[in-house]
Amino acid sequence: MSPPKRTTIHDVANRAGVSIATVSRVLGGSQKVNEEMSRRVLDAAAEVGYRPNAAARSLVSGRFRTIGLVMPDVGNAYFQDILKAVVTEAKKDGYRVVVIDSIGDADEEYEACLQQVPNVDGIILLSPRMSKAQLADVIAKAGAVSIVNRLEPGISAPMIVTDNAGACWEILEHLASLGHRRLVHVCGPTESWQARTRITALRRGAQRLGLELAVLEAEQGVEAGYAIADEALETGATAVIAFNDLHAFGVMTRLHDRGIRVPEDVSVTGFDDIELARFSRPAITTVGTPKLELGEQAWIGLLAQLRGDGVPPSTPISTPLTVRGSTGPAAGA
Amino acid sequence: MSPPKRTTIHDVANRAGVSIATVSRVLGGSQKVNEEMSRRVLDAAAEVGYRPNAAARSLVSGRFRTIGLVMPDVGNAYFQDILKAVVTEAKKDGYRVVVIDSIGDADEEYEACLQQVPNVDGIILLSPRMSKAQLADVIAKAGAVSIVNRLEPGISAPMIVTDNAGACWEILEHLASLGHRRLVHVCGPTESWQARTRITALRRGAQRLGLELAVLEAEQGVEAGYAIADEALETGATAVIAFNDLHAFGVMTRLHDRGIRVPEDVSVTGFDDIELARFSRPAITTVGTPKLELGEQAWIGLLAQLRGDGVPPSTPISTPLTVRGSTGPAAGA
DNA sequence: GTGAAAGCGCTAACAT
DNA sequence: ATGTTAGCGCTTTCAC
Repeated sequence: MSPPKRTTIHDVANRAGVSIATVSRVLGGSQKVNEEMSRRVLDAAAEVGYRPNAAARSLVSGRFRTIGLVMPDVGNAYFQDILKAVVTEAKKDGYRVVVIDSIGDADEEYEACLQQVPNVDGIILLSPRMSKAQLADVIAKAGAVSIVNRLEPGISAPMIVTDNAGACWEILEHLASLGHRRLVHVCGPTESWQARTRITALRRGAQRLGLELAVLEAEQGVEAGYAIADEALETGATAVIAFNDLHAFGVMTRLHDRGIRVPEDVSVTGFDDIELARFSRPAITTVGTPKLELGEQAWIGLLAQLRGDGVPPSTPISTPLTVRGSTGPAAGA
Repeated sequence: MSPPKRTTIHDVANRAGVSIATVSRVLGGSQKVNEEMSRRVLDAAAEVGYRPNAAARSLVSGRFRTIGLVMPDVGNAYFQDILKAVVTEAKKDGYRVVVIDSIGDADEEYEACLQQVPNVDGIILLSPRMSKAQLADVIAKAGAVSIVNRLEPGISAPMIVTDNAGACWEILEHLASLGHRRLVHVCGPTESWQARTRITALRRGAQRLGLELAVLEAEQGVEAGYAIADEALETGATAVIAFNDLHAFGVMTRLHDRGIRVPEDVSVTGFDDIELARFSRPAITTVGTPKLELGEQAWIGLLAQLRGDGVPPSTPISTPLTVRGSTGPAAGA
């Protein structure tokens, strides 16, 4: 019932007939150790099933072999692929990942970072919503920070983002070429930098192409897309630019229920290129936001700092547009 | 560039003009402390932005305020909701969650547990695939363990499962009542207890109801469902019982592409009742596997052990069948 | 009620 | 190349 007592470095040392320093050296690989001593230690460690106490190790070394991954919503499918990538990459380099859910609140996010900072080697922030000042503070206090989905001038950290401007432009061009003149954008949460960036990019692009663009804000998920579809249609748009594929799918389902055909009557586009986009019918025209790559880059940027190599530069990840069945010529064009 | 030095309990003690013991007592709330001293300490801590060093705390207390969550695939949507629930609940009680991906490998899973055990207060295992002996070993060595999606007699840990037998029976009865006599089950990975349990339950139930049942194994995800649909049809079945909604959706998409109508020609059922099930067209008849509840129960079971209250009993979580448009009368019935 | 001091398990000087 | 030892920051006896 009581927590079983741990086997310590002393147990190993006793069994192997050496000092604890030698054990530490063998296990840590820090210095040269006699071949046969090394073997004795390794054997002894295996025999007693020794596992190092991370707390003790951290206390003396100041390193934790642990990083924090902070995100607005652990339940959001978008972040899951990034989480997967980060966990996988971190593991390769011997790091654990602590998951922190900021429930989309800027202050909570900031506070969580402050709390974690003294107890992790580094922090990866996914779509952070805290203020720039808070961001700067966290970076100042943390050993290493990587940021995903936010570009903030004057901040010294790797900022891994997709090429939102390029993606938006491609979508607009595609729709314009199909004869669409009136568009509506179902945007994401405006607390997020990414949502705001896309709105701006779409507005600019639409203006340049001489297109009308309405913007509607929706909650997250398929249901939100379903719920806002009617309102989107009322704008008179012939094409809906959804914030992500889940939104797009929800919109399409609503259109289906109303007997409105996609793409004959209305075209729909998404973002992210999730599996669902390929297997929905019609399949969804969408622009990929390579999430595994976002996670990998975030880890690479963090690891560089952990190794003392400074903050590596990062370039926007390109976002390929994949045209599928959900977009077609504008009705009456 | 170098990691900023931490403020320690000494800094707070100095500033407040008290001993470190008093600071510890105030912050830990362990003993009675003079009202005004307490205030001085709290103020001082706030002023210097003091954050306790978790490693030091753990080293002396033997407690980590951290738990490990081990799962076969961090990228699998099914586990995400459980993860969310666990993170949320754990946070309420002041615990961090370390995410470990066992990449579906039993030995890797076991090894990861052994490694984490000395460095966390408890472990939650999602759909563990390790042997019963390994499971018992982990439980013996860990302070606290909760298991989700596996029932293993003679194991002393909360085992949180859904009522697979009941769920399977409900599906079979539903299909039988619609006149289906030949069924096919697209099962999940047979390394998983849940997949094996459902196969057994479906076989038993089919026999009892006098139904034919073929079983096909598929990979995970929508694409796998899409890929196996043709083979499923070749069995001559009029209804497909998919392992989960993603499979079901993939199957339905393939049927759509072949011009086979659901449910007029073939019925399809899923498991999990994810959002997609409601918004797919036709919507998917499925049985809910309340994932948030699984996560919550796992946490409750773990917390009880962390508090020294022993291993609480757990009862299977019931799984409501929701009939939607993807099932209908058997063709020619 | 408060302070002094021991020591958690380990790494990294420092000796030898 | 190996052993001895001083702490890392904190909690918790133990004195007062």
